[in-house]
Amino acid sequence: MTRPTVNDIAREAGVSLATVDRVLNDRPGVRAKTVSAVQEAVARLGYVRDMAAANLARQRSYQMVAALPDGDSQFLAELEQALREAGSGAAQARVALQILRYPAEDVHALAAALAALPDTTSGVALMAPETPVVRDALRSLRARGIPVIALVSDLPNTERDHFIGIDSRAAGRTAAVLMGRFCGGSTGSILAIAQSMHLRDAVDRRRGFDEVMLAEFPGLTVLPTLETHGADSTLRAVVTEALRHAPDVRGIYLMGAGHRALAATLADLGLTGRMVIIGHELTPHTRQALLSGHIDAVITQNMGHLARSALRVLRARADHAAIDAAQEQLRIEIVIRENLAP
Amino acid sequence: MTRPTVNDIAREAGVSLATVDRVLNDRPGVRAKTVSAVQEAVARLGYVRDMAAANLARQRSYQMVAALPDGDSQFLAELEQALREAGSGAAQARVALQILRYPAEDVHALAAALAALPDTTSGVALMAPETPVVRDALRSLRARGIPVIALVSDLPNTERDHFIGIDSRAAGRTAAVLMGRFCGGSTGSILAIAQSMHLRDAVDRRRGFDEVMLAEFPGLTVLPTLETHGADSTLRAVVTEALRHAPDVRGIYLMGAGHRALAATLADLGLTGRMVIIGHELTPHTRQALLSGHIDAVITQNMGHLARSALRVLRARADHAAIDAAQEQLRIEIVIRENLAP
DNA sequence: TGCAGCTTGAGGTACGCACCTCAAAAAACG
DNA sequence: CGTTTTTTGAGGTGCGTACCTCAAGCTGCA
Repeated sequence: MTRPTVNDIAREAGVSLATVDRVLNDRPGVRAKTVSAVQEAVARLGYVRDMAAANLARQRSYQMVAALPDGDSQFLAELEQALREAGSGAAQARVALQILRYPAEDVHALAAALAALPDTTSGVALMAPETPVVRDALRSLRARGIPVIALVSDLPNTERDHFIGIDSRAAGRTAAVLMGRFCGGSTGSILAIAQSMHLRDAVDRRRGFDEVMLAEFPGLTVLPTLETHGADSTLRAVVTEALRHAPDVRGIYLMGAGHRALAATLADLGLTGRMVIIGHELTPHTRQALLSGHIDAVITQNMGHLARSALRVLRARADHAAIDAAQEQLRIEIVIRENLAP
Repeated sequence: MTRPTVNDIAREAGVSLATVDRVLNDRPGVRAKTVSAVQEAVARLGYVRDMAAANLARQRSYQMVAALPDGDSQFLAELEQALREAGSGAAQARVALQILRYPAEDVHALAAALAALPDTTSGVALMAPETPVVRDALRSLRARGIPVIALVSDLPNTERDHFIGIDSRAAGRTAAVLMGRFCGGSTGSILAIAQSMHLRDAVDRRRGFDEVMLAEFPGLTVLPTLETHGADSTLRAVVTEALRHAPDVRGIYLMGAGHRALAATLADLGLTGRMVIIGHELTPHTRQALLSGHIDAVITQNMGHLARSALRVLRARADHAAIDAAQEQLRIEIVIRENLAP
């Protein structure tokens, strides 16, 4: 009835508690035959280690690290905040999360910081661009036995243990469907704006967006991506310029930050409310824009889920435990004013 | 550096370990002055009880119960499945979840089952209609010190400790916005179909739907709700009849089950793909319908989150611990083909 | 046969906490 | 003041596991 304990295993296998312990914890000095006897007893009784008690005894604490690029984007601020909360929430589970911000453009600084992590680190969650330097840093981390998961933006499969985030291409496709349908069958062109097309995410989003627009909404033409490089003034300039050349713009797909600048620019041009606007990532700005009607929809991922999922996966990795893939699957969320959480 | 333990509290407060224990566990025989001395020490050191160790010592196990109406709807099957998985996932945290199915129409049977629960039950999650019998049963449960949370469909505030589910009215509003925008500014009428308008959820959804349709899409008229009572044949009959009388139907809002029957009916009438269809609850049927293009969007809540949230909240109630409201807030999810999880 | 080396058992300590008992100290009371 | 009552301390045991030591048993090999 009650859960079997190590003592039950010992009795069932006809060995001593010490031997069971040696087997369960991969300690040497046990004959292969005895090992399998114990393992059979474990299987027979359906024993599962009581992690709470084990961690208590082990005096183990998980030293997790999350590394994010620096920068004052609201998205990163939200992510950091979510990680921080997940970290303090998990404190009772003996996990301590340290958040590391590295200079956004300086992957060498990131690599150095990762190399400086103590061997006692039990896991690293990383949001970083996909460069050779980063790849090497990850490989070296993993060689040291430290699991690494990619956050938000995926890294090459072989270099990380897990990816936590949404499929950017599917997110782009989702944005396209909403854009197409919200435009209601009319013809015209669509403006796509990104911070930079050097980031993998932006490229994937754009790719997904184009796929669907081409296939399902042939009446709408997506113009070449405008890059803002994170500067509001640049956004204003390129949008103004683009709208001058293409007066038939029916919608704007804003793939990165800049919603306030965009709203201001459209207001100045007297175009507020005249086109469908779809953005990414729910932040205070986009939330406000949804409420005020400046944006029609936002495609996002839940930062809280992402952060908690990251910690869970890292813990599971550290414990060599299984991961519930379904639970860790992040959804591509569609947010409009009506389903905005209060 | 490390977390303070009860011993640290004892030293800090200048009392013995036994006294700290008495205070922490609300045991009698401690002077008010001493109690506050201990509490101050707790606050000063930022002590938080190690729940894992506490439960280990207490030999505590949580006996949770989830009661759902009987019936073969996919939604209920998914919910039960999700609860079952959440339960086995939480088994390592010493919670055992028993799932109780009661005859859908028989609230007396439900009341009897609830009354028969042992006093050792640590919490009940309940999906039930809002009737006096249910209300009394809940009141009596809570009088016995057993926390009760409402699942999916809320119960009157005073009778339950918590509600886990989405705001049905907001869900209806969300459906309306999608319906209106997907119809693309055209005029006509909208069919609304429910299993029964006796369920609180359906009424709320309809209310939210109407609010938005009236205010934002005056060109679209929502016809009176058709009730199917869960029978495919009824659905077919009422839909066929309704479409005969109203040839200008532009969209269908299916608030409950019946997607297969609806698809078949429309196919027979040669209307497949001719109108916007919006449904509720992601199930194998609606998922299939999204993939095949028979439905345009589904408004849903994540069963996995719901189930896990229910267990978390029940546990927190049992432990008299705080609840992270933000984490337990279920989202109204919008699902279209493009953001359907694989 | 004897000895080294491997394997196993027995038992202890610790983790942080709950819960129990008994005696001693302190406070309240008449 | 003595007596009763309340409050407190000291200490123990156990939860399920990890990890350590030491001695005893077993194995194979020269």
